[in-house]
Amino acid sequence: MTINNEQNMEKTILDAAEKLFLEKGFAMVSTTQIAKAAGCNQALVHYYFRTKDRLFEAIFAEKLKTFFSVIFHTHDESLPLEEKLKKYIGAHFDMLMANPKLPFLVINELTTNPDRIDSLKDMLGSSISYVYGPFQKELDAEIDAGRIRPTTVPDIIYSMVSLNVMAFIGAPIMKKILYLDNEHFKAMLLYRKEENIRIIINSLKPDVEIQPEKITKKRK
Amino acid sequence: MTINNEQNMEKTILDAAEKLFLEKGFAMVSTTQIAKAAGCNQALVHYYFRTKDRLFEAIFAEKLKTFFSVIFHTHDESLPLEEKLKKYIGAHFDMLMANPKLPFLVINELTTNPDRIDSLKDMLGSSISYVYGPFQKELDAEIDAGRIRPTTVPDIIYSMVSLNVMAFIGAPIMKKILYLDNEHFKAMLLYRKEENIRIIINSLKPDVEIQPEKITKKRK
DNA sequence: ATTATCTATAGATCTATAGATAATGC
DNA sequence: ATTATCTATAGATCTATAGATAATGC
Repeated sequence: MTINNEQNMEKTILDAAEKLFLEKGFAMVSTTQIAKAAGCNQALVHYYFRTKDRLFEAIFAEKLKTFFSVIFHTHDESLPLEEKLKKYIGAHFDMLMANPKLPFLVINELTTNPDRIDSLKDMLGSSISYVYGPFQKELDAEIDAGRIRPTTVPDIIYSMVSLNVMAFIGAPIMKKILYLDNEHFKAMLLYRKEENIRIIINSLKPDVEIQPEKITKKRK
Repeated sequence: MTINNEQNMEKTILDAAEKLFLEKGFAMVSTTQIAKAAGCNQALVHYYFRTKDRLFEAIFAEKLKTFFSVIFHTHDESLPLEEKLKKYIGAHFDMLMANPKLPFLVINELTTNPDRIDSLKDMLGSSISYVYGPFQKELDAEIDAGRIRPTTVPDIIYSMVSLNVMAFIGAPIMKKILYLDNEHFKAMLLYRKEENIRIIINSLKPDVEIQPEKITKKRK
């Protein structure tokens, strides 16, 4: 009778909901559709999760956790800066490859329902400063030595997230415009990963044109 | 009797719908809400636009047109490459500043309804090659002269769109996490604009470390 | 006469809950 | 007895349309 042997219905519903929410966003999915995808009736969805909103929150929180945990797991290396950056950016990209629809969901929900940002903030809160401090110090040392141009951790995160996330957000557009099948798309992703790493590392090089005297405060 | 003097109801509805769609996306807005925002009854929305979908399409197409026209208007300069890039990237950023919610709408709709990509493709089709060819030639010349590393127009567009768009997509998150009021957020945007230009220009510099013999095919 | 606007409503959802029945754990 | 699952339905939307009335252009 059970469609998924060896898996209880609660989990089946959760998985079905996750898939649908990731594809279409909160508003475009009904509990009826979720039930159908899970192979049960619609009332059961509410039996386990009470409301559609709670069901969504359960998935969203869990997804965000995977999202960030990857970044922190990669931490704490004694590699030289350039290698460290390669590793971070690559790990971030790999995580997105494993969850290609996550960026869309996050953007969609945090934009239409900014209150959810609070729970995200709580989740980050402590753990972020754990990485931030040491890494900024390392950057500062490199800056003082004149090996990279002045920059900050948030600046680098911004570049990393922008360049990496766009590969997945823009996927439907790129596929259609460039006529990529899944094979070619995947090849493009691998190219993108290396390219993004390179762009960020290159962008940190000191401005060579005016090289000598003043390194700091070139332009306000 | 009319709420907006000097403006007909059709336009009022269009404006109200635009505002709401930009804020919440297609699925989260009802024609009832649009009517209310426009100050008329719900039937009138359908009188002018027949279906909610057509209303949306009208707005979406028009928005996309502004979006792309800016890029093409900036074209056809005889500036040196670096100045040209500054101008393009800056113009793209400025356009986003004037339409800060557009990226969200575009991403949202093209992801949940990939069929709309076709109309986008038609719109671009001819005009894109008009810019592409000459610009790639210019890049190739610089590459051959060893002044920039090998790259392509799509690569640069990718960087530009990623870095610029993220400032607006990520706005709600950055505002909340960094506790920015509108004043500080705007300051951050201006910083971002310059920073994005700089990142892209810097990222084009030839790889200096291994400088001499082989320029091409450093890493596969 | 034609066009713009309104009221009213059909028909299709959709969420959430109540209450019945089947399955499971002692 | 408790927990999981089902059927049925209330109540709230929401889109789209029909048909009435008001405004406008000759």
